[in-house]
This record gives sequence, structure tokens and C-alpha cells, in this order.
Amino acid sequence: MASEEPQLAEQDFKSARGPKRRAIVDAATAVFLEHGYGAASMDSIADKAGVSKQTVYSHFGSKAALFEAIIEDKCNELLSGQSAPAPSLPFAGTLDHEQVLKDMAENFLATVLAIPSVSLYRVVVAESARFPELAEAFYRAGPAVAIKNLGGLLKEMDKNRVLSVPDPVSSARLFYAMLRGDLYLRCLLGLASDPTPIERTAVVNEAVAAFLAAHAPA
Amino acid sequence: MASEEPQLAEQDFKSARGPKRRAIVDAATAVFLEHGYGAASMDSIADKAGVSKQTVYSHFGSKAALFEAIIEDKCNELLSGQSAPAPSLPFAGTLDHEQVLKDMAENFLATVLAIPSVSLYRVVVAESARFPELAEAFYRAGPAVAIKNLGGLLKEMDKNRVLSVPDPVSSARLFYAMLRGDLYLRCLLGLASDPTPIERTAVVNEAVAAFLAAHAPA
DNA sequence: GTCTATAAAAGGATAGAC
DNA sequence: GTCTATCCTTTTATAGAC
Repeated sequence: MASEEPQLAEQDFKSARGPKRRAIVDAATAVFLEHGYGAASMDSIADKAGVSKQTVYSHFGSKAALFEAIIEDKCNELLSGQSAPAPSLPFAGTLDHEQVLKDMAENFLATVLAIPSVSLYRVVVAESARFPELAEAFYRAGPAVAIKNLGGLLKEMDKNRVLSVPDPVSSARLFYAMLRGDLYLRCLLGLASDPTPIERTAVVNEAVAAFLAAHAPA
Repeated sequence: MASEEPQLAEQDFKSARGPKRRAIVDAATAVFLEHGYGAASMDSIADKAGVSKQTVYSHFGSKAALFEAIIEDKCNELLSGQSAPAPSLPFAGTLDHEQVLKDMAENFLATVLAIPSVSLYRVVVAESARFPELAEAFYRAGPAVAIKNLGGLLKEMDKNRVLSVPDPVSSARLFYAMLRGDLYLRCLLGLASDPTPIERTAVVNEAVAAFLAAHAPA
């Protein structure tokens, strides 16, 4: 049944069936990320998209359905930067492992400290009780992938004896925890906003230094 | 002006002016922490408190004012466990510094992973744009105090040469960042709930071990 | 102070024309 | 598919009696 309507590719989710859909998606994304689920109204989304409210309901059946579609899509988009399986593993031992970790840390922090990621995190955490599937989708698209990739890299470094990493997955978790430090917390609370590259680098250097000291080869 | 009405002590905030006020505070706390600001209705708070809605408005003028009073109070209450200035500093050098750090870490994790703290954090982060004063009050009552206290302790340990801590405040931030790891994230997302002491201890041991390795005396 | 109504407004969702 | 107009529930806030 319904075999004539195949699953939409990621690009089609936004643009398929006319340009109005794209306008709705863009508007809903902006409104939900800025105001959260409760404070976002279907009226404001329709206004911002330049369409009538009924058109919004024609494309997405309800506010909850629209929210789920937008947020799940945004999880995959924003966190896809962490999906790269890291530098090709066979070369991990020959590269400067400190620089590899610093690059990964920089990339991670630049992503998660950016305003869209902070907004997405706020919304997902706030609505995790009402939309548990979104919380799970967020975790799977972001932290889970990042941990898995870094874990693989650390395992390789352990084999090459440049680091001592008896439990690569735990160490990967610890590494990202170190990066999600005080600066991240202050961004989430709105006390700091859009940190400069200098601030990010300071966090990266401190975390990598501590991580290397804790995993020095025997 | 108004000098005849002194500032209320913390206890009086809840119980002064009749027991109904206390019932309202308790009900509002429960409802706001469970549902967040937007999804909480004044009707549900009045119902849960067993009073009429008008009584709620008589004590607190508006929903926003009630929210601010409740959340700020809860920040001070929940995070006061971190306010103890740590074991008396003169003895810091003579105690087992590893055990001191483990105890602090245990105490910290037991506090922040508990359901009320997780709920409070969710609400404050979610509403940080609408109530920036609450975000600041949260940071000052919790993370700022904890960092300051641990920083003082680390400074003492550095002087006593049991650890090498050139920048005590940065190291304190790093220590707490390590503790707010994957388990904490999963609790915020509702993917894990009320972790067991065993799970907490595993995080504590890993974080303290890494921290000690990174700050081994020269 | 406290309660029972009652505004007054906002917001989610639908009907029906084109 | 899209729009205008409307329904109806929820919700903040207030009026007025006791």
C-alpha cells in the first residue's frame, strides 16, 4: 500500500510540492528555534512564511507534527558535521595525534557553540518529556555518532601506542564532556553568546592537554 | 518608604501570611518544574494547591512573577549543597586529596542528577531568553559557587604540592565539566533517569583519575 | 483573604469558496 | 493547493460577593 509514494529524500522534505512548503519549513524552523514549542504560534509561522494558516495545516497536519518534522530535520542537518568518520584511521598513527584531537575539538566546539545548535539543544531538552522521540533522535544524530567516531580513532591510537586508551568509548565520552565546559553552559544560559575563536581555542587547548596527560602511553 | 515591611527571610517567603501561600508555592513549584513555563496553567496550579485562582493572583500578581519567585527560590535551595566552602582548607594538605575530590564529585553528581535539579535546569535553560535574570541567578547560585569553592581548594593543594594546579579556577571548571558528562546529558534528554549510585561512582572515578593524571605534581 | 463567576484575548484547528 | 473567515477550547486576568 502507498508504494507509489516513495520515502522523500532529505532535499525533497523541504522543497517538494511547491515552494510554499519550503517557506513554511524555513519559517517554522526560525520560530520554533527562537521561541520554543509552547511560545510558537501557528499564526506567527504562517505570517512569517507569507502563507495562510490553512496552508500550513495542509502540508503538516498539526503543530506537533510540524514541530517533529522540523526538529528532527534540524538534528540531522546541524549535527552532520560530526558524522565524518574522522581522518582515515590507517593514518591516525602517522599524524600528529595532538593536532588531530585539537582539530576534532575545534570542529566540535564551533558546531555546538553556534547559535542554531544552542537553540536546538534548548528546545530538545525543554521538550524531551513531551517529545521523547526527538530527544532520542538528537542523541543518536549527535553525541552517539561523535562518541562512536572518536572512540574508533582512540582505539587506533592505542594500538599505535601513541596513547594509552584502555576504554576508547569511555574516553571519548570524557573528551567531549571536557569540551562541553563552562563556556558551553554559559552559552546555553544566554550568559555568553557566539564565543570568539580565541575563547574556543582556549577551551580546546586546556581539554586536549588534560586528555593527553590522562592518556599518556606507559 | 515601606520600611515597616522588612525583607522576608527565606523561610518566610513560603510560609508567611497564611498556610495557603505555602500550598501555592508547593503546587507552583511542582507544576512549573514538571511542565515548564508555557505548558503550566494558573488553573492547574490553583487546583493542585486547593485554592481558587484569584487567591493565587492575590499573593503573586502574575504568572511571570510567580514563576520568577518559585524558580529563583528553587535555585537557591537545590544548589545550596554546593555552597559549603569545602573541607576546611588548612587541612586540605593533610587529607587524602584523592578522597576529597571524590567526595566533592559524589556530592555534586548526586545533587545535579537528581530529578528536581534536572527539571530545574531544563526550565531555566528553556526560558533563559524570556527570563534572563533567572539564568543569571541559576549560574550564580550553582556553578559560580561550586567553581569558586573548588578553586580555593585546588589552590591550597597546589601550595601543599600534592597537585600541580597553575590555574585553579580553570581547573575547577574542567573538573565539573568532566562530571557533567554523557550520563548527565542523557538525564537531561530523558534517556536516563535517576542513575544509581553505581553509575554515579563510575563517572566520579573516571573523572577524578583523569583529573589527577592531568595535575600530577612535577 | 478567599471564593464564584466572568471578562477578554490568544491560539489550535476546520469549513467552504476559488 | 491556497485563501478568507470562523469555530471553539484554553488561559490569563479581573469583578464583585462574603
